[in-house]
Amino acid sequence: MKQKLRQQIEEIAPLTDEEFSYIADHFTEKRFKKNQFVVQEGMPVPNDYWVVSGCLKAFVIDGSGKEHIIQFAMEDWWITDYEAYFNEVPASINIDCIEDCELLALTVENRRKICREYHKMDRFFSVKFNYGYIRLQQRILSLLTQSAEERYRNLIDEFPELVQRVPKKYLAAYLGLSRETLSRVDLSK
Amino acid sequence: MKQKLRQQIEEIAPLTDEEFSYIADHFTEKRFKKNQFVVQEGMPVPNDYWVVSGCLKAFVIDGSGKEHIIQFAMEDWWITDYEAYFNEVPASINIDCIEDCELLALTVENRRKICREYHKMDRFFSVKFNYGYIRLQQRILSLLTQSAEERYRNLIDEFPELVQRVPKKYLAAYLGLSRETLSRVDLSK
DNA sequence: CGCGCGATTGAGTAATTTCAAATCTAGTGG
DNA sequence: CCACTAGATTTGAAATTACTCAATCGCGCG
Repeated sequence: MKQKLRQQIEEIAPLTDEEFSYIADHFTEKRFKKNQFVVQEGMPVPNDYWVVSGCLKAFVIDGSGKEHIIQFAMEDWWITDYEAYFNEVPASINIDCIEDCELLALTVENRRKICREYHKMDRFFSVKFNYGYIRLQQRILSLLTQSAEERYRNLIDEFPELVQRVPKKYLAAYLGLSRETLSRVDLSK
Repeated sequence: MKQKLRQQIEEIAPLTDEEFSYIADHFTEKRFKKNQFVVQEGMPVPNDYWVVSGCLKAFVIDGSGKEHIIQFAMEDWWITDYEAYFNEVPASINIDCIEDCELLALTVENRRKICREYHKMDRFFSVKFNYGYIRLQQRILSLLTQSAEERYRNLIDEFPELVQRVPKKYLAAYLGLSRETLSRVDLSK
């Protein structure tokens, strides 16, 4: 179950068997059912999560009760409320499961520990964060420059599997448009 | 001129005089005139820049010639095309000066060097990046959840000084709305 | 003084939302 | 296996929001 994690880490930082097994011991396996909350607004956020299987969404509910999705996560993705996690303050967002999920959880303490002990892991997380940063920037650009329809087509290009797996209403909440508008996008032309 | 940089670093990682002076030697001072390009699409991006004085914007021009602003930077802020900088590929965005600027430039090699030599600096940059990541997420949320008017008010709250200093058309390009719409926001009520 | 850039205003238009109703679908229990 | 239900999606029509285009205004700088 942790084998794929090794694969991901080794794309950035090769590890010996002992190194990996030591590092892997700092993660704990967690299972969540569909619709279960992994992070809840106002609660502490002890872990960052790596998705073994399943699909989740990070979201907030606005004043008028509408859901807005900050991020999805599927196999191989990381997800948590990073602000709450790193600064050890209560969560300001929610994360729940769109499907049953198996996750590998990493506490901040363990993260700091393995980053201290293995500079490689520090680099691994930095590199990941850089990518994440760039993706967020691209999403901002997409929100600034593209129409509803273009954003949707873009998402289909980028994450075809995600579009298959999650209800369209969630895609709408991610793209920043109403489900009705999403529904009216004619993909055939 | 580098004294304020020391101050910023020490908010996260205290340094001895020698440490700071060594680190500071890895930055070079650069001056740019108003309207001058600091980063240009298609060109290499050798540096990350810390703003000593002045004001800049990172932007792209879309297919129909409209400018969209990814980020502003003023005194104490960092700015570059991070994707191009870290991956040493050509820039995909532009950065130019809204005012005359004094910048401290840091090459990737020097950044890696001081991060290797001082774990503190590594931490400093990580922490900064985390903040940056969280700010981007909040901006996405603001684009998803707020109306033009709310986003503008929000910006005024968050960066009153910026709103004073930069032409409103740039604020519009940052907020994702037309200058006319921005102009019609009645702040008095 | 006059130029040029930025900001404002008005009118018409396009995109998207909202609300309501109808339709479709997958999963459940009988 | 079928009927039923809850959730998801689609469709229509009206309302809203923001955009575009064009004209005007205002002001700082040479």
